Amino acid sequence: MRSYGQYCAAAKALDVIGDRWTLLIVRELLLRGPSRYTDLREGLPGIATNLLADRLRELEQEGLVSREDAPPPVATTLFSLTPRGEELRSVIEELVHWGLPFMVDEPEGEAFRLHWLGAPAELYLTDHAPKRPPITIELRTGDAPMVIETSDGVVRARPGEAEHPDAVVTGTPHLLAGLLTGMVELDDAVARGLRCEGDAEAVRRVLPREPARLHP
Amino acid sequence: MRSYGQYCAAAKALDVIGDRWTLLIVRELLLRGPSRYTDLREGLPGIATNLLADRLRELEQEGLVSREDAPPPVATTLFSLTPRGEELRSVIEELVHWGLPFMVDEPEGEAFRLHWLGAPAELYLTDHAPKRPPITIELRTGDAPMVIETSDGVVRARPGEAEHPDAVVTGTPHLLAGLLTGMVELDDAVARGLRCEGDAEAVRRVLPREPARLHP
DNA sequence: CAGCATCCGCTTTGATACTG
DNA sequence: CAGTATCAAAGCGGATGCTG
Repeated sequence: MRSYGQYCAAAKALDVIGDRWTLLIVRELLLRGPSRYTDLREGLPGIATNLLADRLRELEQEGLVSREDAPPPVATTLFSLTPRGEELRSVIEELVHWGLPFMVDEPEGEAFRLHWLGAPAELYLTDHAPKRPPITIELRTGDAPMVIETSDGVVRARPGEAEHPDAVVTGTPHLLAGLLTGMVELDDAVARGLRCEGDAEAVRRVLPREPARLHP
Repeated sequence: MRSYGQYCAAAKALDVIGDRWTLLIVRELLLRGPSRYTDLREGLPGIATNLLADRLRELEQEGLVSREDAPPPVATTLFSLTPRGEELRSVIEELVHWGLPFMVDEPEGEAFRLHWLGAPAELYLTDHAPKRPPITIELRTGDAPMVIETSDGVVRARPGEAEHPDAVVTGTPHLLAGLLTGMVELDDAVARGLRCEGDAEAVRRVLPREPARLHP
């Protein structure tokens, strides 16, 4: 990207991460952890493959991403965030927070990947009973599943499936988004077609007690 | 801007504010308050005038900026942020915070406007004696001056000059940036060429007690 | 002068095809 | 799997011109 040429912290930040697709690549790496090129592409529907390659190279040069060849069993290249790249988490969080109102409209013809909801999940869910044994919830849409877990009172989200989930929640992207941000209550969501199998109380234990304020 | 077409809060946010220059225009409006077209251009060195016009129109359509014709004494158009636009403050703050390490290098051939330091100032300065009478500090570089004021223990920054400042601090952009972020102590800065006229204790009262952590 | 609109060359992006 | 290569389309930068 062409530099703004301004001695200003915001402009300098945008010099590095202001390019199209760059922050979404960071989002992927934040949500997925170390990832293969193909998985990144899968999580970035719409990106041209040459652009992904370009951006990864730039991010590597800026010291935000590192590339390592995984050892034999996997034998592939893994891209991951450096500590400096990890520091972009709060930028992404603010972006997600600001962009939340746009999730109120039902998606029309938009791409969706379930693990994208990991960002709002970690932002808005809290363990309301941190001293009780940890719980695991699996979310499903039809897409690859994702898991929400508590540990030490902290709620973590990751792509993948759970071994022995306390609950399995299945629904449309819109319903799941509404649920995780507290904009829709569990009962309402179920009434509108959400399926919640297993321990509903485990789900309630982490759901927001009031809707994510649209805005602080 | 072309939409990413992803049902994800971050992507949707970037659909709106991800265009080149857009966030810097928001920065200007946050730091200056309601502004004339010409003042915005002055604060955005490097922008092409047609782009500024385009972006302002887009921002208006998205409901982040409003345009009003100021009454006779001024008789010009004023652009300001709507509440929804104001909500981007935290996004800019995180961007400034993340971009701060880039300010450590002395600027070379980069444009500078003193009021840009208003963002780090409000982020890192605090009134360490909120119960004592409020103070006013004027900053100067050669550029248009800016003012840092305390009121109710909150530190505010704005472009302009002060009526009866408790102190006037003059120095290079690099020195002032170092000072406001706590990366350089007042004494060191003075030793390196900063001029501090008036009540140095007033300045110390708001300066960070420890350097802005590069990163939390 | 403030607030744009137009034109034009250059750069970036997007879509698709192809390769070690 | 992890990319290059190619080429058209869109976006941007810079200059300049117009209008109230």
